[in-house]
Amino acid sequence: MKQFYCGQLDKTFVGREITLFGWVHSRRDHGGVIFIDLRDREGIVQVVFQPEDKSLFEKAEKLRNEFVIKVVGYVRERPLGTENKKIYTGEIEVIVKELEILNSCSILPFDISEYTDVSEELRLKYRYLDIRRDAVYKVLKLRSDLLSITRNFFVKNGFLEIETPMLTKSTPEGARDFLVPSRLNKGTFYALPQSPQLFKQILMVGGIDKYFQVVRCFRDEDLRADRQPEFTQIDFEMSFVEQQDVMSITENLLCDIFEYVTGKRIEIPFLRMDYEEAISKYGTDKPDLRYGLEIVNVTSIFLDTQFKVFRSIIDNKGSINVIVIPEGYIFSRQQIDDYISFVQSCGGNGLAWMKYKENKFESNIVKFFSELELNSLKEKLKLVGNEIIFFSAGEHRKSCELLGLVRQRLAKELGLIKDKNEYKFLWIINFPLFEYSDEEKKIVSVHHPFTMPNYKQLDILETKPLEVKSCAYDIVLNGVELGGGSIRIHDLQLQKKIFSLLKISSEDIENRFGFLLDALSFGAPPHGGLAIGFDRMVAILTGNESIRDVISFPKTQKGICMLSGAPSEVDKKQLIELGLMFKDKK
RNA sequence: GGGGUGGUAGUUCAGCCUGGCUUAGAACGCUGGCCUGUCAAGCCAGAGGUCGCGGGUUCAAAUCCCGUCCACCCCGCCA
Repeated sequence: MKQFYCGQLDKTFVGREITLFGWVHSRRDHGGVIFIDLRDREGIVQVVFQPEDKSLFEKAEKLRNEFVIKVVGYVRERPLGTENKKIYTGEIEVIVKELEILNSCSILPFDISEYTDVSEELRLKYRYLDIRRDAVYKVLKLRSDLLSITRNFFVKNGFLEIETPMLTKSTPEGARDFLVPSRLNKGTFYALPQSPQLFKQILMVGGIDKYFQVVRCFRDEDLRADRQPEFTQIDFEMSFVEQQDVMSITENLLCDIFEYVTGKRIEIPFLRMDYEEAISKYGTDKPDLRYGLEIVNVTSIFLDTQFKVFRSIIDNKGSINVIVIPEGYIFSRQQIDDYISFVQSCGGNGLAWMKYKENKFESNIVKFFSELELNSLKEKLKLVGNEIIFFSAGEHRKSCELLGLVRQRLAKELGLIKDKNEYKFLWIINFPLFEYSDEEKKIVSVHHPFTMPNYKQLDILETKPLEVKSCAYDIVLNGVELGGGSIRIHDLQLQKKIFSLLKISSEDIENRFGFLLDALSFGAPPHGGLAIGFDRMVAILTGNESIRDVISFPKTQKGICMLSGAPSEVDKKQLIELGLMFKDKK
């Protein structure tokens, strides 16, 4: 059995005989003396082979990168002047007495040393080699530590960790489900959970009171840097709570987690921002507050404008919004054009723009505006000179969202995020309960249909549903939606009313949510909760752009596991057993 | 479904725009040799390529054009 990690040896071991196991990280064969950097997950230590013992030395000459070896030797201080300050164990070395080669290693498909970047594709195919790299190991270690902190936090606060089913019922509202055919009930399917939403609510009805779970969730949608088909959530739910209580528990949990990583307590409570404000100022419901570049609504300036493009937008009750690139950034015409086509690739019509320089506006559209309009613009935007103004005109939310994307891209390209270790948390609150879906031609839930409407607006639920706010809240960090939750509906009649507003047929309600409605009828307590996207959080904490970097075996953009080759075709026999294929008639 | 970037020794890349100066290079890695204090060891020698795949243009294609596959980023989608 392994006694010590190579990377943990220091001067206190000097003089001791020791047995080490590890991988050959690098070898430096000087002919008369051979140095091996022996590595395990905690680091490297230099082991030395001297020529006196001829058979030992000959064996050592055969060592190559990533051979797995066992060495027995004694620890000594390195001779004066040969210490290596770059590594933790650099003051000592191990003089080897015995060597056992436990396994050899094929020629590596890529260099494991930290000095070269290797394509992600290759790293994932040979993920086990990638995981030997210190940077990858450290992420997995941190992830493990944070899970442990999370569990401690909840247990300490009286929560029970309860597992909910992985084989469960499809709820085709929302994301696409992964389906699993049932062999015992041919023609029927389980769904893998998109979240344990209904089960955790039912646990509340079961009187559990405080539940949490570190849980894998599944969504069959297109992948992104921050989206994998399976991902991990820190999910929790509490009974007899208000929105404030759930937010406070979340803040305390994040405090523990961030203190562990950064050594500093983050400030709580976090900033709260209305959904409407986030959209209007930042063009997104997950604004990054590490930089300014706020969107400004300038519609009022152009109410009487003669510029046809703006005129028709205003007549159609749209709004005109701008984002100002402050002085001090050189911006070519080509760059401006790039932004215009960027907006077009995001589904917009483009951007109007102006340069403000030496008290004058310059651009192809300046001539359409009156002196008054331009002066008001100058005043409203507090222009001092050498700014560039991007205009987006259209339906208010769409126009802001496009500028939101512009804002994000500007921040990246202008390098506005200077401190990598800055964490700007905020809560987004007062989401609308419903929104109108053009695609489905009806109102749909913004959050999910179990979200409690704002108590004060219950009277207009049926008359003006689109004006009703919800008791939902999202936790946002540095432009990333870390998680979200809500107070849930615990009243059967209210839940039924919501379903009917969503135009879900009573048959569908019964089939899909009947068990929840039953539960609500049997003394369901008021309750609410939240779920945190664990992968996203770890990605932020480790400075990674993609959650693939913090998942042990992630999938590619097409949902393929480069290591195992999943998904793959299955035996005909399996399909026949599942009733998905019939035996050939002979 | 749409827009974009990339694909050249084992690896990371250069060459491509402007076709022929190429027998397609470099570095690292690999193999062999030398070397007793290195630590991304050094020195010498060597092996290693269907330029993602398929078609086209051309006297001539890694280089230009079309299609396709894979990876990545973004939009749609993700209650």
